[in-house]
Amino acid sequence: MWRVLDGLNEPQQEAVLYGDGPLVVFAGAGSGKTRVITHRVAHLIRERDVAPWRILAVTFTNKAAGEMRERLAQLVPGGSRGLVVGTFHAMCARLLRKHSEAIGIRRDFTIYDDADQQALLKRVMRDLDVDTKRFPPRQISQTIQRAKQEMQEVADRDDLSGYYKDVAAKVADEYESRKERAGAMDFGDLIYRLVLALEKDDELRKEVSGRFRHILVDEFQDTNHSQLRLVHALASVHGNLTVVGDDDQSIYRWRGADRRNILDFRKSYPSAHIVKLEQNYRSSARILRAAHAVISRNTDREPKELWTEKAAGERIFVVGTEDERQEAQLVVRGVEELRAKGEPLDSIAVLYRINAQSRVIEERLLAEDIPYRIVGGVRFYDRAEIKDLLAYLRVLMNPADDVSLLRILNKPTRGIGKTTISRLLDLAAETGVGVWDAMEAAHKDGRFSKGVVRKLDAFRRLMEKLQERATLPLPDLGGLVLDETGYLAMLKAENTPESDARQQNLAELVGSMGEFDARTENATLTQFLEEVTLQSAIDAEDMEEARVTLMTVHSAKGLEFPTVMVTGMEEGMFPFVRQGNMGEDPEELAEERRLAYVAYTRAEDRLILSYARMRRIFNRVEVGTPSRFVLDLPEEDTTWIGDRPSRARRASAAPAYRPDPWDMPQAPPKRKRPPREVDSYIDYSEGSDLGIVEGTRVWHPKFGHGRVTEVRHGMVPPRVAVRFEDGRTKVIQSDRLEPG
DNA sequence: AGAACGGGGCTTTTT
DNA sequence: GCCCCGTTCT
Repeated sequence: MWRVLDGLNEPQQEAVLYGDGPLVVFAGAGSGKTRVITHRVAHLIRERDVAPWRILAVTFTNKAAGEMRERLAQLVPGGSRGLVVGTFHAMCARLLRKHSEAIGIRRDFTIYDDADQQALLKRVMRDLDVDTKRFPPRQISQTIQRAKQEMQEVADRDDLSGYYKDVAAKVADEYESRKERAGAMDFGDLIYRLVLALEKDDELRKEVSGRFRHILVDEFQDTNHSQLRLVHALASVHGNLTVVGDDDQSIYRWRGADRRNILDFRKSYPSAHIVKLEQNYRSSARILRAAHAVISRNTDREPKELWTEKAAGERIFVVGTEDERQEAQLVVRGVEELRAKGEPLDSIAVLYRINAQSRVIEERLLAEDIPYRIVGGVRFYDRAEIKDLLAYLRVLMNPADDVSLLRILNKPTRGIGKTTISRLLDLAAETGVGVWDAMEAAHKDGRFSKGVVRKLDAFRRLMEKLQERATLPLPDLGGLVLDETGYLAMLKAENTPESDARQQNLAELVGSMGEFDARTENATLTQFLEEVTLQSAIDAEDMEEARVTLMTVHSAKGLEFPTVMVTGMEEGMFPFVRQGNMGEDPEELAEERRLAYVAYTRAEDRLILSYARMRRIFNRVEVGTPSRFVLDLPEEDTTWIGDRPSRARRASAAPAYRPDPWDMPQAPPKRKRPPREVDSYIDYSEGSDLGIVEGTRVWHPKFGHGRVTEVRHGMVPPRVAVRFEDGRTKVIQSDRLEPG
């Protein structure tokens, strides 16, 4: 038999060999999903004579796209040239530019990232006199993005209350027209606008869809509605659509991902063939049993169960600790023990639910001098100096880009201060032009003094001068901008360790411009800016030293480690319950469960779970009971270290410890609450009751008097719903309340 | 123009 | 605890 099928199990072969038409592959964790996709592509090219450029493979991240390209290069040496592998966003940007004329947009549009979008939105809201306290820009921004994801107008959303909707729709309209005028697209637009165009224009759809003969989409459970519609449109001519994913690993509902897209694939394509990959090549049998024990308690999932030929392996450890510091200590001790046994540090991952948990662990690792790396955190392209240089370049390419222009107008300072900028914005708003044009119009406007006009002119001349050189090789242009604008001089003058680091970062960016120039034929500034905006982090990982990896469970998706430690396994932490939330939304809980499933299935040989009885987080103390995701584990596969809840308690999953909310130190008048002596108010005895029931009259320092309408014991301190005298009902942690 | 202060908020994160 | 934002102070 031929190499493409070597080492593939039966369902994998089935997925690779399946002929034309729609195909959905449910690929459980560690079941060889990427192998199937790459081998299928290789099969199409080598056995079925499909031209590489007629195949489109879509992923979510650049990293995934890169890996796929790499593995294909091995499978089809030299033969995959022309194959289109890319993220949804990169692919859409390319198509929008290519068909800009037919779609009616400018070809060299700027792409606004979330920060740019937010900046523009805030300005719009200020101009429209919208109170940003009542309508947080973050929320409005989410509303706008969500609408695009659902292929709707904000005004047509029926999940928004009337008044909020009116305001949001008004803001959205103005935001859209300003963005248009600035010649920019936000992330949501890239997909939304292309789908609109493809659905409206039959000609265009046929052309674009006809170009590809086969479409493969990875991580299909993470697609949102607009992406689904895009895929429909792209496959409309031929229907050769392969989607691969795992509904159990869908953990991005909060950003629009819809599991129904994969679960209901057959509703769109009734003839779709289904393949399930259930053999796992990653984890020990015990780990798989643990993962199954957690995920199988979710309803509404595609039935499947991972199995393995591997041995049972080590038991799963569950470690109970006093607090987060002790937890960190035990994590580090575990790392040291494993290291002493000869296990390399890069085989160990420490996972947590939220980033805020990392600090304590880091401190401990630092203290013990154990090398570690943190995945996530500040991204290279999010650094201020990087964004500044990119903003200069964007303005050179597109002076109408107000967001970028305002960013750099007075950086380094050139005497164009707050007053001048706000006058410019006024003038721009009055005359309906962008800031660049307003700078010109300032000549004939009484509000601008001679001196100010001169400064504005100097800036415009500077930019125009640079524009003339915009065809220089990219790295030369980058260096020129840094010199001519005085940006580099500003950093040099600062002469601090931070400014040195910034210069280094800029040098790195200029270096990457050179690298881009070298590997791209006819590299243009537009192309470079697009790549950079659609890319999250620089992948230059220094691998010279083995390190422990720290990251959130979300970041760990797709990765695997011999040893995985998951920290913070407490009710309220994992499953996480937001402040002001009762924590009982079944959809949210189901997603937390999937997240736990993702966490557990990262482990190959060893899974260690830890929880803390109390945890200081967000500067408050939470008292935790072991997470339901720990209590769900099969007894014969787990070893409890330290506190182990009784069988009865585990069965009921009731909170083990309850504080008495009334028995806490009174805040002295006029001063903030003193740091609490936690031990003094927590009642560890099991039977202690809450003393707070439905109907209890309570008092809250901010909201005043009210009456308890609901108590939720799932977590400690319990969440309590209170109806206050002004008629508002709020969900509050009971330890924030006093009797009254 | 830039530091210094105070308030409020706070999951997860890609593109 | 920490970060972001806006405002005020110097």
